[in-house]
Amino acid sequence: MAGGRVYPSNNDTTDGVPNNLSVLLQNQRLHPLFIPGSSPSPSPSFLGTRSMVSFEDSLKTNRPKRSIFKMFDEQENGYDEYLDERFHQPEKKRRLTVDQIQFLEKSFEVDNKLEPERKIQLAKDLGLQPRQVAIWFQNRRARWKTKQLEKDYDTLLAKYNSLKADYDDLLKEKDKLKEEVLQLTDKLQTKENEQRNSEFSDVKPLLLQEPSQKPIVVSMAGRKQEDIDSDNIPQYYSDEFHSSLLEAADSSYPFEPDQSDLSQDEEDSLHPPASSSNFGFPVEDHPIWSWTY
DNA sequence: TTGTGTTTTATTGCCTCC
DNA sequence: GGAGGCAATAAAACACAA
Repeated sequence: MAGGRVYPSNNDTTDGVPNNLSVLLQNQRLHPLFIPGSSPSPSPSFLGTRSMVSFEDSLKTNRPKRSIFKMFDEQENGYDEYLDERFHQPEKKRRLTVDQIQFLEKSFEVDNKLEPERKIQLAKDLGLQPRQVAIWFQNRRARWKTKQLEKDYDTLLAKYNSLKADYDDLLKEKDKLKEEVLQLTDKLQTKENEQRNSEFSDVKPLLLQEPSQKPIVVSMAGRKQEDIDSDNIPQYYSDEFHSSLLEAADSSYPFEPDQSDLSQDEEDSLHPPASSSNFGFPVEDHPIWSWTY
């Protein structure tokens, strides 16, 4: 295997097969009060028939192959005996016992990284190969990372939901305010229209009367100067009558709007320039016509 | 019992660090 | 270049419904 790992044999040899094998064959259970590191030679009772990696499997892989053969080469008792014993009862992948897992979990809580010394010690304490301990920590770190990611995801999701709720509330508030502005604008418009209408309705009846009535006052508003000039207007109205009309018109003007309440445009519409309207009654320039029948 | 999904143990290959 | 970590993956063990 390119870049394949060469696994150290010294550590494995420390708790090597002879030890593990004897432990394995003992098939003891963990003492419930067993505390890691409490004894210089802790009971290897974690090991059961289910706690050992299959040596048959080990021989199939690159990693244990190097140590298994080397280790047995170094031992007085050859491995033929061992192979006979083991390979006729092939061990498959075994799960760790509950006690072993609890032990490892506690150790993981203390520190999720595994220094070589601790690995050796744990392996000894648990009656496992250091490699198994290392693998367990590796897998445990992977599980922890996955859990952590799930936690982070949940946290982010909760934050997102909270922010979204706030955002939705703000949107509703915004729509509500928008609606309120529309209503108020509408009201204001209506009020202005009513105001304008009332101004005209108060002024017009006084200025515009039926022809049968006397005197008839014709508003000159909107009439061009040339029209006025070209009219065949009787010139016999008296100054006295003229004055009385002016008085009537002035007194009938319903109100003088508060200048401060109106914009210039509104003012202009309510009080058109004297040159274009007779409301200001610059009488000399725009005489009020009257007929007496 | 069996099919299927999940969990656990172990391997592989790549990477970084010393 | 060796040691060890990690991601991806294989495969065994296990859980469980039908």
